[in-house]
Amino acid sequence: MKKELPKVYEPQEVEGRIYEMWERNGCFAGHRDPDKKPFTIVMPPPNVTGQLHMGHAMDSTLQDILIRFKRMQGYAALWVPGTDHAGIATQIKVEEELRTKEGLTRYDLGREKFLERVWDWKKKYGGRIVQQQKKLGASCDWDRSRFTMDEGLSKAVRHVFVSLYQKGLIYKGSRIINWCPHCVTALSDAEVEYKDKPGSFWHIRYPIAGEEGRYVIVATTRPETMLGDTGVAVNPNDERYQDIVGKTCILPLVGREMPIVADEYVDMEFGTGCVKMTPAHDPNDFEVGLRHNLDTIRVLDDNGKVVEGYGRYSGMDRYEARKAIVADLEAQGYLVKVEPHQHNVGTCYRCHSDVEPLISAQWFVKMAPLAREALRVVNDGEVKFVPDRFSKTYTNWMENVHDWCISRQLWWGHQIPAWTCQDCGHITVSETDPTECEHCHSKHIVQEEDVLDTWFSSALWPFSTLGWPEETEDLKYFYPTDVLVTGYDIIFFWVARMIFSGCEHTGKPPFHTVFIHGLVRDDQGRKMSKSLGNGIDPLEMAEKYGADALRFNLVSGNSPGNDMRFYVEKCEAMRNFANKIWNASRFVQMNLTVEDNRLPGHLEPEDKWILCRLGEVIGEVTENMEAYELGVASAKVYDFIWSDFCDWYIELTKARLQGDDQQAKENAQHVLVFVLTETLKLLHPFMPFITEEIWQALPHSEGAGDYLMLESWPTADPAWADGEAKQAMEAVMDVIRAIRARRAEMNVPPSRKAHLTLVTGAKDIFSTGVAHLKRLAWCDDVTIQTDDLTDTAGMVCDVTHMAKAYLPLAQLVDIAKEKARLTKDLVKKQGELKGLEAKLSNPGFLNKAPEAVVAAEQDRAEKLKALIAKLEEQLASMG
RNA sequence: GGGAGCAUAGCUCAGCUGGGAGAGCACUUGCCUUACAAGCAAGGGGUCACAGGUUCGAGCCCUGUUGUUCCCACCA
Repeated sequence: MKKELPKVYEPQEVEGRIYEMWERNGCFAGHRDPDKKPFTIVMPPPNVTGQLHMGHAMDSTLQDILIRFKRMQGYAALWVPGTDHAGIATQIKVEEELRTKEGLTRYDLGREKFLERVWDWKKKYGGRIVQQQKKLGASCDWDRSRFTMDEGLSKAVRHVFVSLYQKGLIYKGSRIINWCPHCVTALSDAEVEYKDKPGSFWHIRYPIAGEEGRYVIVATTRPETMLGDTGVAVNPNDERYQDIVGKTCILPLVGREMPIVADEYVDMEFGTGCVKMTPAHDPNDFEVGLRHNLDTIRVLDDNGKVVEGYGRYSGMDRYEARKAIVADLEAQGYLVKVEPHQHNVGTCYRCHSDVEPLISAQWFVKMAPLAREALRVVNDGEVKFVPDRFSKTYTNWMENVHDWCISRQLWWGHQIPAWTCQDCGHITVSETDPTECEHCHSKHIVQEEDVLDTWFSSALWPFSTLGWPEETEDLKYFYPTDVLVTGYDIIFFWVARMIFSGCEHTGKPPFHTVFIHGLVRDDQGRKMSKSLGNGIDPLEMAEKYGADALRFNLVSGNSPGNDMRFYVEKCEAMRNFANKIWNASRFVQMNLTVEDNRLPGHLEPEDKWILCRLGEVIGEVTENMEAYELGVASAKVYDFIWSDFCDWYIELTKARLQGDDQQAKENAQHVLVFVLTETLKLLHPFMPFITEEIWQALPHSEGAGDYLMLESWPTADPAWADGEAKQAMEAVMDVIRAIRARRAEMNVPPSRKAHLTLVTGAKDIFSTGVAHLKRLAWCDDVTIQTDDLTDTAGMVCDVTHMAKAYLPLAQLVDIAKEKARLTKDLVKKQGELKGLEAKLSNPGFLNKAPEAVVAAEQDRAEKLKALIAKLEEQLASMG
């Protein structure tokens, strides 16, 4: 006998030890194996300075379940971990620390010194999230851990940049972009979140030039931008304004004379039908401005303050300026009215400041040519989304995608590999740092200050982590990867960009399946967030209830693509489940004298039943796992373990285990160990620690390895699929249940044995079932009578027969209660029969329903009739 | 404005290709029955949002309505 399992399962004691054992023995390594098929997942890299939150925990759990499942199925499974440099997020963090601890800004330090600080920070905290992932049992190949700013990955970034530039797919241009005045950088469209905010709608008079007393009224939600107005637009079909098109008007407060133009863009119905044009600070106005040659005058600087040259407004913050301008307009009689107005405002996805659209020179990726292939692979099914509806989200976005602004005015990130010649102005783009201008050979070249969008490097993650652009063996073997697991919130940021990048640079989509999950919310359905303080720390949960319980909670609540609510109580329930398995295993182990787990030659009905169920569960769970229905799969394993194995099978074996027949004893042990072992395998992807710990203490069959996590996924033996045995056993269980119910109803405690006369045709079955009846239904003196009413197979034992069987019990209680119950039962059954007969006399049903269904229903009707007759007879006999 | 999801027990949600309404938690009752009180047994509780339709048969398929959540676009 192997070592004894302690009485209560203590995850804290087990998990670290088990993980260390796996890691030390190289269980996580993804080896190239020509005899195996690869199965690869690349982990969405979390922020290097981040802390593991519940979203990560779910993401990582789902991936770990998949990878452990595939590993056991015999794939060469590789899960590549890593971290992301997370440009803005990380830089902000370090800047904050710098400010609070030393009162310095990054400018005080200068670029080089500041970057040193960030690298220090990375060194200090970069391993934190990795340690946290390990605590949850993540079976990543840690030796292949990558960081988006590693040398190799940076090389890939440069390679891609140069390649796209040479293909003309990257360009630099002055465009209207989204600017975050707080983060002081450009943002891509995807990085802007729109939120409804209450605001005002100001109606302002703009005098028409040269026509004293005449004016147009424009309506705006952003009066401060009027400083940059260079025109007024009306709809060409708007009869109200026909005569003023082509004239000019005077910009109040500034005095600028500017044209009134006609453009289809203007909605006649909205506001006054008259729109002020601020091409430098509004994307639509910018477009109109282009069509009508309006000037673009930028009036807000990078920090969102009014630029020089606007008197007292200069230097004011945009909100201050708004107040001042409105006040002045009102004082000077230009303000007509103010209306409250709900307004959809773009905000920065990092700091949630209002985004300021402005014109700026930035680098862009031309999306149209890249989108074509990215759309095709999804439309042709080369890349599938789970659930499928997200492919629509994806294609919608991809069809309407704008060019991607990739430059960021940050220091932390991949500096753009472009050098501008101070002499001739030519831009040299190169993978290696050039020493001179490629055009005029001048040495006076200066590299772009800006860095690339973080997502630019993340987009290459599935292949850059495998060594690309080198043609490595890993790349050849593991790429394209298989499944990408991520939340729906980063489909645009990341998934879409990986797909077009993979297609463009490797000629293949980077994975064939995108498995989308939802957000983990709090128990009230709110997003977990720092500001609300409603976040639940996954590590705390893992510490308290065990990583297995946390994982099981996260997966059992997961239905693909849908958010889930996190309940601490559910962790508790899952902890209880872990303990249940633990104790079931203890039971098996403490009754164990055999040292292998082969199935015995002779099987009792209950053995056949549990094997039949095991086979079913193996089949269903495998199917569910392959269809990414992990929540369903986990529920089936849970039910099997608790309801079938523990509640019934273990109880059913006790008669043999505690009996005198040595052979029967050993047989029961064999089946117990066998079923438990197979079940542990099914459960392992979900609860890796406890299953491994138990497995280690059990005897193994020949050919078993050293670790459960490397064992083969179970397969069902067709011989187990004994439907007859299963049905028979279920009949026995039904009888036991029925007797228990009767006893409970009559308040007969288990300590009081009952006399039972069982009337059934299933004599052969019940001769084996008698021991169970005695044990599980606390009945002594079980007498079996045959009764012609039951069918020949004798598989189904109607509860009516039990009623007769309980007569000795019934005498213990008040007869009226018994009668009431029987009457209730009778009425119910009669109703059921009526409905059934209607169905059976329905010609449509008889003609069209499958024969088996009809037969089953007829069978049911017959049984019901017999049952009703019995009930009636009993009621009559009771007077 | 466009698109998507959701509506099933008191709560949170399963219910996969249409064929006798489920789980966990909560609740009631009885049990420390030699694996487990983090447990066992029994039980109460549901017009499957509403209205039509298809079908022999609908929680499931179709149409519409209502409520709700989310994504995208956006009228200054």
